[in-house]
Amino acid sequence: MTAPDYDQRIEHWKTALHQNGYRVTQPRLQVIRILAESEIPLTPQEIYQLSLGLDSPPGIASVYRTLEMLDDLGLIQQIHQPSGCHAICPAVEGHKHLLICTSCGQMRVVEGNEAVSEYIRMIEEQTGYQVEEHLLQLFGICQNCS
Amino acid sequence: MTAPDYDQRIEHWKTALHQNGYRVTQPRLQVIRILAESEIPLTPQEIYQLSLGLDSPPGIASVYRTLEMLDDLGLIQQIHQPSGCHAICPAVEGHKHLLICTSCGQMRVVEGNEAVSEYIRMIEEQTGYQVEEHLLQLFGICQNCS
DNA sequence: CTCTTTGCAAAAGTTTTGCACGCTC
DNA sequence: GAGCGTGCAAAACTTTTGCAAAGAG
Repeated sequence: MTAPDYDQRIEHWKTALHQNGYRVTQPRLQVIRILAESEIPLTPQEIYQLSLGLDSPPGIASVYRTLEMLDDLGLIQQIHQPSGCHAICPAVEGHKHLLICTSCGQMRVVEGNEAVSEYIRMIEEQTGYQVEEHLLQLFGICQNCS
Repeated sequence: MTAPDYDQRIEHWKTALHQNGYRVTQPRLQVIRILAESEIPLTPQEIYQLSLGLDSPPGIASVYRTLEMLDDLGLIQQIHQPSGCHAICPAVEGHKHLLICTSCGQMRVVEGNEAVSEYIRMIEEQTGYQVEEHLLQLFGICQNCS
């Protein structure tokens, strides 16, 4: 992802805030920038630590409050690793999945495919469950780390 | 899952403890029983709360220590829900996935299939990542709740 | 100028740790 | 009987909340 992409995402998020009646404030922008530009998922504490390098960093409470707001707006999602979770990254839209390097943490978004959807439909039929959401994350070693 | 299945699982876990040099103690057994017999994923705190109904319940520290041990032995796994996670349930073996009802919490284990494996191999080729683990969990409404 | 949002500090909640005692093997 | 495992209580962390003051629209 290149710099213009980050900027575009940040603009998108600012628009979403406006449209939902939220004010665009300095602390919110700081959290948004950190999240939008990170190549790896971050925990709330990590976001706070990173913000400490900025001029007049947000308080930890504002970090949590901003994350809650972004979550309500569906702009972020939580990453769940087999060991340890609650890291956060920008939401992926549509049928896509996250691929995360267990060595360097770098994430990559990959396309879902019809085979996975087909599988889910089969499970629905077999079990009588009405599947409304699925969580598929892949963990491995990226080319740089192997 | 029927009662004999629970018992079998408990025996299996006790054997695993023995074989790995861990002692089979009352507090450990209490945690193991609660976990093995639960139909829904539980958090450490929920396990502790449930144990309070027993005679001489374990301390909260023993609950955490037991969970850590079971995790090291690969006998449990964590459930990651889109909102809220770190609930715990017995580990599923092989290529299987969890299907969790978002209304009542009941879990069900479903077989993975070749289409999913195929998909993962395709992603490996496309990205150069070496995928070592994948997390696929399905969320929906079970027949009872719909 | 209004009313949302902030920082601070306190509170609530969760998880980890040290240590003397107890229980498993 | 040896030494692992326990409960307890304190400590370390993380997250949430109340409130007066600051700042966005």
